[in-house]
Formats: sequence, structure tokens, C-alpha cells
Amino acid sequence: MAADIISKGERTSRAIIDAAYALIVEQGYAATSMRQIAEKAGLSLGAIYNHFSSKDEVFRAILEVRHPFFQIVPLLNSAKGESIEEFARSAAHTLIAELGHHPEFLNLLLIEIVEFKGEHVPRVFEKMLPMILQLAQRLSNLEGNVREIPQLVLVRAFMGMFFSYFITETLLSRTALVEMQSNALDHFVDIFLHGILLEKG
Amino acid sequence: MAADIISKGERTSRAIIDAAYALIVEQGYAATSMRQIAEKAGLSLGAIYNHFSSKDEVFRAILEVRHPFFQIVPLLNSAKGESIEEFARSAAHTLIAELGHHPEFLNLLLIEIVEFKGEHVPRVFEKMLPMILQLAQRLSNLEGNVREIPQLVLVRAFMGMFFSYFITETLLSRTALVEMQSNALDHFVDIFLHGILLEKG
DNA sequence: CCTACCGATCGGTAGG
DNA sequence: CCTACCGATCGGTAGG
Repeated sequence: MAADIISKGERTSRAIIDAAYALIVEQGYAATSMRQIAEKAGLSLGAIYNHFSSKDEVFRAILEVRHPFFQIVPLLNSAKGESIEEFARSAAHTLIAELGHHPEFLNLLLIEIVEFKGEHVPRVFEKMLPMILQLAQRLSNLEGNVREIPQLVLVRAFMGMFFSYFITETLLSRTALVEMQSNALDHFVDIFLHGILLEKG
Repeated sequence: MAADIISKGERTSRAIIDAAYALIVEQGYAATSMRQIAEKAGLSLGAIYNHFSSKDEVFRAILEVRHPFFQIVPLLNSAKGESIEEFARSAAHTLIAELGHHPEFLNLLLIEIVEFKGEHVPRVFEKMLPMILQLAQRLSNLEGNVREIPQLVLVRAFMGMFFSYFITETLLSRTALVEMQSNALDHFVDIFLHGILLEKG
């Protein structure tokens, strides 16, 4: 039998995390029970506690692997383009292609804010720092003349644009205002680019 | 005894809503118990059911009165300014002054999205429609040359700017990146305005 | 409007 | 890794 890279314990651990992620993203943390997680993972309740010491530890483990930032930032890093404009449009298309059809990927971030008051944010942020620095380095090398805006504000506004898009999308998809939805992200990117770039000379 | 405009039943009802609002915004819906609400409102558990038939009904009542939209839209309507630029800056200052120091005002909206999958959005939206139409009317009369952007996208981007600001503010307030926070909303408004306005001729 | 209760379910554990 | 259990708490109600 070939030595599998992934042990059985590791596989069970991941099954628990996957099951818990799916349930929590759909129901929220408090509304999801350890028994639901066990059942979805194909285990008994007690078995979970061989891998995680508490429900809270399960949630922490989920965040380490599935926090939206860990989906978003790598996608941004993989976006093509040598100018700011190319990069922004490419990043938007990549994000919409990968995440557009399951906007509930933001739920984990929102749940952490609402149900945990953002207490895990520093740890997640710290773990992401290398990826963020890599992205910042990349961005600062892009071609294009940016107006006088602090670089960190730029990054914040850029990230915020996607939050803004996905949350308003979630809200609007519940109403009849379909007109608001066509090409909205393209328009968002357009406003953002026009907002940060100097007029072409 | 003068006939008070507000009956005792009405007062108890509001006490329940106030207590439930404070608890739910801080803990989330599922994590808040009817017993906690009763205690905070100064009642016994059973008494709540003289005013609301279920926990869900309490939540619906909260949304009718305290949904963030009911705080945001009137504030936007009260913003001064005859040009788009004046209006946007005034609106930003008003919002930051009224809501800036308790950003948890967005929690109710986020909780509704996460724990109820946005099922109450249509009803809230419908109730707000008059206020929204009034705001749209107001906006369309402002001075300023806007680039070719669908009006509904404009409104969406404008609202989204505040979501984006408050959520990134919540995230960043947990990290050490204080630099990112100074005057951020002013910059956001600036980027937005520069993004939607035609260059001055 | 309160007290006392209902059955159900919760997170977690002992013991094997 | 499972079965069977622990005490605590849940939403909701009966009866007064």
C-alpha cells in the first residue's frame, strides 16, 4: 500500500471541517449543532471530540482554511495585466467567474463579525500577511498614474468594492430590481478606475 | 390623568423590541434566547407571548423599526447640498457623525442575510420604497455632469460605498493598521465622485 | 402578567 | 470511534 500523503486522521479532520463549513455558512454558527456536523461528516457526535476539543475549535479550524480572504487574495494575485486598469478589470472578471455564483462565500466573514465580534480577524490577517504583501508589491509595480491617494486607502477601497458588490447583489437578488444587476461589477470597476486614475494627458 | 398617546401595551411592546434589538445586534439571533430578552425588558418569559407569538415575530418587529435602511435613508434625505459633490460630502459627514461610533448598526442587516438568507429583504424594501423614491427624485435634481452610468447603478454604488466603508472599518479596527483609517471615508467619497463625474470643462 | 411546567435539543464526556 | 449518558438550556404553553 503506497504511503498516502494524507493520513486517515487528517482525512476525518477535513471531513468534519467541510461538513461544518457547509452547515455554518448556510445557518450561522449558533444555529448549527455539533450533532448536525457529525451526521453530515458521517461520524458520531463523540468522534468529533477526538479531533477538536470544542465547537469553537472547529470554527477556528474552518477560518484557518476557508476564510474568504484565502479565496480572494490568491485570485487577485493570479489576475493578469500590466497596467492598473488591466489588472482591475482582470481581477474583477476572475472573481466574478470563480465566486459570482456562490456569493455565500462571504458569509463566513460576516458570521465572524456578527457572532464573534471580529475577534479572529487579527489571527486571520496575520496568517494572510505574506499574501497581502505580495499583492501590494505587485500593485505598486503596475503602470498607470494614480491620483494622490494613500496606498493603503487604495487597497482598502479596492477590496471594499467587492464587498460592496456582493452584499448589494445579495440584497437586490431578493427584490424585483433586475435592472440594477446587469454588468454592475463592470460599472463598479469603471467608477473605481475613473476615481483613482489621473486623466490621460 | 391625561390620555397618553402611547398605551401601556405599546410601551411594553417597545421595551421588548428594544431589549431584543440590543441583544441580537450583539450576539446574533440564534444565540439570543427569549429568556434573555424577557430579563432585559424587565418581564417574565411568558409575558413576551402576550405581545409576540414567537421569537421569529419579535425579529420581524425589530426589522420593521430598526433595519439599518431606516436609519440610513432618512439621514441621506436630510443631507444638504445642491450639487452632487456637495450632497455626497454632506451625506458622508452626516452618516459618520450619526453612525460612525457604533458601526454595529449594520449588524441587523448582516444577521438577516446570514441567519435568514435575506428572506425579509423584500418586505423591508417595499416599506422603504417611498423614502427611496423621494431620495432618487432628490438625486436626479442635483447639479453636476455625471458620466454615462445607469442611475440605479449609481445609487447602488453610492450605498455600497458606505457598506464597504463600515465593513472594512470593522475589520481594520481589529488590526494594527491604524494608518489605513484616517479620513478613509473622505477618500472613499473622493474616489466615488471622481469616478462618476465628468471632468470639469 | 407570572409561575411552573412540557418535550426537545444543546455542548460535552465517560467508559469501553 | 461509538453508545449512552450528564446537566443545562432552549422555545413555547397551561393555568391561574
